[in-house]
Amino acid sequence: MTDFDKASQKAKEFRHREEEILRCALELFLEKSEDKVTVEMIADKVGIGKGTIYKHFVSKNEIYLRLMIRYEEELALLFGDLKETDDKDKLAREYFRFRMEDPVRYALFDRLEAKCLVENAHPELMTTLHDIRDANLRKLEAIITARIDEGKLEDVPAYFHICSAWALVHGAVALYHSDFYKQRIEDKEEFFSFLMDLGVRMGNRGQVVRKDGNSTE
Amino acid sequence: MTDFDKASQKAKEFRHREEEILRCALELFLEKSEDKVTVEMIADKVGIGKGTIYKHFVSKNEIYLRLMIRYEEELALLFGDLKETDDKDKLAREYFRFRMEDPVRYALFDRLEAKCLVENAHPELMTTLHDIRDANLRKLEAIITARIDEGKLEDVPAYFHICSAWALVHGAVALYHSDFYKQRIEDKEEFFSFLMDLGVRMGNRGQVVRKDGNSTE
Amino acid sequence: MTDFDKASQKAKEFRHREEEILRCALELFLEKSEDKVTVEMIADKVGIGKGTIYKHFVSKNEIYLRLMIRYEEELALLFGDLKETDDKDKLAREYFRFRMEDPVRYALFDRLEAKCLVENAHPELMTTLHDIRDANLRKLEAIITARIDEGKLEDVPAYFHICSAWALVHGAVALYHSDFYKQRIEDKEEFFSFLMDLGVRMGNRGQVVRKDGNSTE
Amino acid sequence: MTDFDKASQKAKEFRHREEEILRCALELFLEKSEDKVTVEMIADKVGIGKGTIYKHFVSKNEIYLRLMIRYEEELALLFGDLKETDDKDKLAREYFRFRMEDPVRYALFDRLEAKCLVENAHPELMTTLHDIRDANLRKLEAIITARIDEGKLEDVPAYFHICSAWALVHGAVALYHSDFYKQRIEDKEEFFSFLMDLGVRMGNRGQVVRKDGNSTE
DNA sequence: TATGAATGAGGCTTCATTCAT
DNA sequence: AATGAATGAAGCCTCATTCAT
Repeated sequence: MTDFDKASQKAKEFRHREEEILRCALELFLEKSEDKVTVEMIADKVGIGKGTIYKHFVSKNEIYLRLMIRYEEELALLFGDLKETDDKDKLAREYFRFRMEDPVRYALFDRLEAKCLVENAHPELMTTLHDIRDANLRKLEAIITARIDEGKLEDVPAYFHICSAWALVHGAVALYHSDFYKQRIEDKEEFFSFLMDLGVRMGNRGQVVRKDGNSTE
Repeated sequence: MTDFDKASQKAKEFRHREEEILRCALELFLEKSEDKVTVEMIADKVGIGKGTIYKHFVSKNEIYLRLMIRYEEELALLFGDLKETDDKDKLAREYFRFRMEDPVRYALFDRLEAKCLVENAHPELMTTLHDIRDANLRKLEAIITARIDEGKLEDVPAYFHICSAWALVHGAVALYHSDFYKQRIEDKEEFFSFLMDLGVRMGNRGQVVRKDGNSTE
Repeated sequence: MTDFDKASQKAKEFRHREEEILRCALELFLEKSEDKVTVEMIADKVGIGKGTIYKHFVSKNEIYLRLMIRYEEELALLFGDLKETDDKDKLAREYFRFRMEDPVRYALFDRLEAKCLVENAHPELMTTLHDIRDANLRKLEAIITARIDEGKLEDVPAYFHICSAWALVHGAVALYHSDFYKQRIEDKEEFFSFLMDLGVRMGNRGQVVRKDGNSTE
Repeated sequence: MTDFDKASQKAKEFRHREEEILRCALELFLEKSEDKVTVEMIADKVGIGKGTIYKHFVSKNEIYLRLMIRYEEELALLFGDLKETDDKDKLAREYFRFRMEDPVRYALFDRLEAKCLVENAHPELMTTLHDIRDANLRKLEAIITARIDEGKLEDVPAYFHICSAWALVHGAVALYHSDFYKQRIEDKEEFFSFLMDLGVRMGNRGQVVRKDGNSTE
């Protein structure tokens, strides 16, 4: 094995350990809420020393942000597969599915982002995160705008549709967690399917009885 | 003044102090996020000693819970004014308005509840909180069920409607806070009005073009 | 005992504890060099909890600064007793004595000041420290200027004299610590008396053979 | 190229790397105060791995000591050029100049020496350092003693003169750094020249008005 | 020999809660 | 009842040094 190979082998291992840290950290955060997870616990779970974590991340906050960025990148992958000709409904469905796939994780990231914002931690990484979102958003806007032009969606700014969908999904996630409502939703599957339908149709043109009392379609 | 009067005077003062503590605590929490607010800061703001706070509340968590309970009670007042004959749309509108009136507060309570749940703090108070919600919910359910029976709402379990509305409002609040989307919503007023409309119409019967392409009304 | 008395009693005890902390901290710093003294060690020595220290001082650096300020205030007391008519020689002697009285302490403070400057710790306190020095300095300048006007001292800016004296004393203190020279100064008493004489005469007018070869007196 | 040549080539490179480490370390220490300079920063600046530093020096403290020794050796070079017949004034002047040439460095070494002493780090190297100083000192003593014998200097032990000069220079260096006094010395050039004069004349015989009021020369 | 990832002891600081007065 | 000084567990982070490759 050449020196170069050895070096790249090492680099790979290093990166792999980083993965491990993130994976274990996420697992712990999901189990116990981030405040109750100490850096030492993460290190123990990975099976490394506390200091090693700091070779990979400058702070616990960076771990938070890296996890968030990954999540957003996964979302970017999802959007990456979409074509501009795709149906908005399909898009909404996919988005809803992605977010609801692991609502605990979603809620975690939501909390983490709020925390990082308050502490203004690692603004560069925050920017990175937002840049990815920006890209995702632009992609969405293109699709939405196309659908509006086709008359399939209500003619309001594209972000009206996007933000509405975001809000509903976000709320759905929160609902999923809410101990209170959770107990009352007997048929979860059915309910979330109902909710997804609402989301998918939301803002579709002609769905609405206009003030004159006529359906517009 | 009799001893009794004096005693009741004292009791009143005591209760008033409790109000003050809650008021100041809330104010601080809204300003700075609860982790950054120490018990000492609250005491200072009220103008009392730190120990006094612990005469009124056994822990910081109790303060959290008391605030949440109050909020839920305010909501109960709102619902208390409703009559069973009231329009679901009006109800939805009122609910939306109430929640969005002070989204920072709503988001705070949401966070606090999650925290208390994780720590399983003061389960009795948690129960109290949930009891109030239960009552509110039952009231809502009665109204919703009546509307379903009238054929004005889709015939799904009443809590489907309630939870959907809850989710949308919750999402709207989160959106309101999201730094990212916040920057993109240029016309906030207009947008939230759009969103409220969505919420109000959501689940209304006949609003939806069924798969056969006909409006069902 | 009235409430007021009780309160003032408490306040006194509180202040006394502060004294204790400073005294113990200083003692430890002199023994072992500040880096090797942890906040916990100080607390242990005082016989209190670690957290208590932070009721009195916001940081370890504040302890440093408080000690320095006290030292400077002691010096102010020394200067406070001086009259403008006092001999510069007497002044120099007193100053020399004060500084050399506890050279370890002097050296410690010198180090601490450097450290605080580098970290820009508690600039307000640093300012306080410097203000006291300023006052001391102005007092000195008045005396020195008076002596210059009488023709007793070389006619250079007053601070030339002051700084020279400062430098010599500072050097003397360092010398006192220098392991190397310390071993070689057999008769310390005699030497430092020699050095003090040098310092006292330094800058006195007419002490010097001018270039024309004549004593100027 | 023979094996021998190759080996010696390697040895040369090795030694050269050592130089580099010391040079870079010094540069960083002068910039930022030694505590803020990590071994890693030194390695980065040299462009080598952190571990490599430990092939050359057993500890960070050894780097400190090696730097101090080099400084003392430079001083030895300075004194090496002196002849026994040289004027004490010239000597003093040279010494003063050498020390004041780079007061930041001087102050650094002063601090480092104190630190190493406290930790009793590498006593052998400490001894080496002191041996060089010893040699320097003996050289000085010879000159000073010769001047005393000629009656040009006050008849006190030679080390009185040496130590006084050392003290003044040391103080001058400290003064140079003192933020406080630094602000007050308006004409630095002039002041340090004044101070050097004081140092040069210090202890010269006949410079002093004896108590009978007569210059003794 | 050169490397740099890994280590882990140890430092500083925070703050909810207790308790003697 | 009111106080606020005292507490100490617990968290985050640093960095000189080691060691396997």
